[in-house]
Amino acid sequence: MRIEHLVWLRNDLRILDNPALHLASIEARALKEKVGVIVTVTPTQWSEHNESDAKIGLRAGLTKTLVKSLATLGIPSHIIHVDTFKQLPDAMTEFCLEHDTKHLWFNHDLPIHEQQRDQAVCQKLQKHQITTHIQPSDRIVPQAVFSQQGTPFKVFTPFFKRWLTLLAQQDIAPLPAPEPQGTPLPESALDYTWAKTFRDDLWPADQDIAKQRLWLFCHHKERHYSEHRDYPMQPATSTLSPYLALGALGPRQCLEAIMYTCNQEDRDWRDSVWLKELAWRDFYRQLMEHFPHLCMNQPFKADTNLLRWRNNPDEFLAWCEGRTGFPIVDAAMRQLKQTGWMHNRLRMVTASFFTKLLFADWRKGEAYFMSQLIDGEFAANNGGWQWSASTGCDAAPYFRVFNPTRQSETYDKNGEFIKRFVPELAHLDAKSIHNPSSEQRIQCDYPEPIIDYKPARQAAIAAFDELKGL
DNA sequence: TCCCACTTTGC
DNA sequence: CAAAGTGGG
Repeated sequence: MRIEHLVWLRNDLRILDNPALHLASIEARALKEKVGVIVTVTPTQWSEHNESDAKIGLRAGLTKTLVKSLATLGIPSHIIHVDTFKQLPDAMTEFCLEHDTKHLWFNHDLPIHEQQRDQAVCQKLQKHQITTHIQPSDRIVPQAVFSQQGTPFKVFTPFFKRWLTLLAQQDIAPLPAPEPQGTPLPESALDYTWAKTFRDDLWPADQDIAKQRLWLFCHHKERHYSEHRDYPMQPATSTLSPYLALGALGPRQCLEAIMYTCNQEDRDWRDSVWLKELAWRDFYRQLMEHFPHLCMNQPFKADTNLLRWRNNPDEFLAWCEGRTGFPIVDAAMRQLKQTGWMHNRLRMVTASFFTKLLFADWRKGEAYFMSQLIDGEFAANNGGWQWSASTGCDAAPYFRVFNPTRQSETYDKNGEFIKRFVPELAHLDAKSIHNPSSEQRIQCDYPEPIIDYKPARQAAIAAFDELKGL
């Protein structure tokens, strides 16, 4: 079968608001040619990138439902299964030659290995007179957001202001699904042997369900988001991040839902705190685009390379496994391990604990998060870790060390979240659960704190202070 | 997207 | 004397 226009889907596993898919189908229609979709599977590469089983599992599931939806539109799908990005230029070329492909369409992907992959594939295809069409990056504002001086913003707030201005000036309607191309296709047998198990009870692998969740969230919860979002027991956050990371939902679909809801409720959509979170996503993505050393294991602030991280291996393991002796930290780390997801407030608490109190290299924490998160996304994860470690731009000032016990008392007042994930503490009262006495710890078979908060905090601040003197 | 030490207030 | 407020890191 001929596929003159091949759409290569990667982290954009959706039919709606997909620029590459949309434009390819328009072009094919105009030329009376055919569109097809290809998905590439690179397990060895993914494991080098610390992709979690949960995310790979969700990717497989989303691919499956996407393939079905495309088939009803008469658009055929294929899966190429290799080990690493290196093998893709040959594999893609072979596929294109087999299917008389003349054009390859895809949406821009950010991290450096992905960019090198795309360049290598394009170069090889161009040798065979196959044209490549790259669409802009998956952001709400895809174009460059620059300051008056024409430089990228390094601080979020001015970035956000400019971002809102640009947003007001452009057409933000999400792109429609491609038009049907002939009659529906029969189900084809594709290779899903690479799929992994994950909590599909929490995140159904279906872009239509993701879209429903988006609208339900906007309708019922968006208005109260800023008030409740910091409390991990409240079902107040969108929990859409896994779908955004894999592109089953596009950020502009989210914007559309926010605008619609705010309009209905007579609110100004520019004040939406959830929209601000989506702007952070854009912010970290544009940072990575303009400062590529962020993809190369480097901190934004170069002088922080001089910090002597303690990197104690026993402490690292205790943190990963949720047995640090700090109940809120352990509950959070167990939530991550068990569900593939962690509440955002707790990501800040556990990352601050890791980088400041354990004084462990933020890159090790970043990698571990990536290996567990179902919503792991390079730019946001890196940005968040560098924010916590105070090595990033517009990062938390280094002296702002989270006190895990205080955070616990403030955001999990009655210890309900702790009780859910650290059941050995379930019978403790609301006061002592945040920091049980030694006797209580023995009774519960729960460890003593692996670190002494006060001196650890002081040591971390002192280490950063020393940098200033150099 | 904070913490802490210190001061002031209010009973 | 505890709660609430303040300023500096």
